[in-house]
Amino acid sequence: MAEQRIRVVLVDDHPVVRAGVRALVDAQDDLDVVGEAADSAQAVAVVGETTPDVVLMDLSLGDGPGGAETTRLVRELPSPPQVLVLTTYDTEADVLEAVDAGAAGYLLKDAPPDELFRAIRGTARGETVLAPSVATRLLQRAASPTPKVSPREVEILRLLAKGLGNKEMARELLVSEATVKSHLSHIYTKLGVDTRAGAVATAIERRILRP
Amino acid sequence: MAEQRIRVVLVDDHPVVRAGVRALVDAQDDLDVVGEAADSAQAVAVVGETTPDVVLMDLSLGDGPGGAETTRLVRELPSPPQVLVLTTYDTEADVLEAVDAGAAGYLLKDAPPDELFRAIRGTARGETVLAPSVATRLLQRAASPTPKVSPREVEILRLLAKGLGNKEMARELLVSEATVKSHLSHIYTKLGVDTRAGAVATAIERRILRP
DNA sequence: CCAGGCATCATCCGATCGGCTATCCGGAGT
DNA sequence: ACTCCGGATAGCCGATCGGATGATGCCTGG
Repeated sequence: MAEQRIRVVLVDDHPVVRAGVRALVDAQDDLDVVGEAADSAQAVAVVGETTPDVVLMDLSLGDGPGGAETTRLVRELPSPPQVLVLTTYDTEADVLEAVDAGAAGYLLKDAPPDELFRAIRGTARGETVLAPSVATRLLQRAASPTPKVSPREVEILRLLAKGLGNKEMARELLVSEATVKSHLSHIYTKLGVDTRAGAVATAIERRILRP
Repeated sequence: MAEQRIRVVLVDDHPVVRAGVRALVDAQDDLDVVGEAADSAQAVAVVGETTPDVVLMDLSLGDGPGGAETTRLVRELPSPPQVLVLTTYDTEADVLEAVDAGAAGYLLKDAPPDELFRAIRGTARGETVLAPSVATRLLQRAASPTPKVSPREVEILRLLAKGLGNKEMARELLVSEATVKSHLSHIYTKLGVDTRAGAVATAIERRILRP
């Protein structure tokens, strides 16, 4: 049958991973790897030239714009491809950011090849494909919405990570110590922790703070 | 020429990565992938059967024993292979642990294929091969008086990041609270901080802890 | 053989933290 | 108009932390 082959572009900064996905995907009759990119700029260029059906997108692209931002960029091109995120992590922030950026699917790199193929085909058909672990996580979050941390609270977290005490933060932010304590309490509640150390760790994990 | 081909076994829990490395390595005249393993047990079995020259070892193998422990195991086999660690991270603790376990080299997965091939050949010849970034990091540590954090102290840091109190850590680690405090004091000194929050932030920044 | 790092434990004490309860103000949304 | 929320402030109190000091046993490397 003269079915149209599904045209795929790979975006990943790891040559090894690109080679792996290419080897696996190209071995499928109905799938074609028509381009590769190692960073955001290359990705936009290659997608623009090849107008693929599906882009396999890694989220961590080394320096420069990450996979989420790149997803946004390629989705803004004329006749945009579906984007299937294929990455190592399933940090909630990552997933949400990617989906928000217009990703149609989210797979983890430890997925068996079969699952990858099915995901590509599904994504090409416009379906939304989520890895089981990711789906589970998302449902959890949907049930209990992640409270957003206010700008002021982020300030506090920054100083917290520098190891400042309440008194010092108060001086730094030109407010009273009571205010700092108040903010901290709110932070604890929002992040689901009850110590400064836990808050810092969670904030970094949630990408509220940059390591 | 009838040079002996270098026989390679891959150990990685990601099918995609195995496929990638296999595709790249098998395309080289002098390199042969003679086996793959997805976890520690498989690795030991496959290495025992195939007696390869070089094992490419991922450090994170999902559940069960990690790459470092697995390295130790395969190095204890009769006529042990050289082990070349090929992983995503370059946490100092990981590097040291792997080297201590008998690894002959340490490469990052974002290395270009050429570098990978050179590393495999070098390792097979018994050379020690370190990725530039890893080598740099090691030298930095060697030059600057970065006190190394002991394994036990890393344990403490891990629990610290989870927001545990001294009492809870003590219970968790089956030691007295006094011991925990002692470790903490040492950690503070080594990391140049004086609070738990600062310790966590610095530990993550220094890649002693993974976010 | 001995220094030195690691891991363990103990006490003391002042400083700090975290929870609780309340109040006040101003802007955004209903 | 009224409510909700972020931000700021206050006081109280018990629990915890961090620093200082000192000691023991083990192992490793010079």
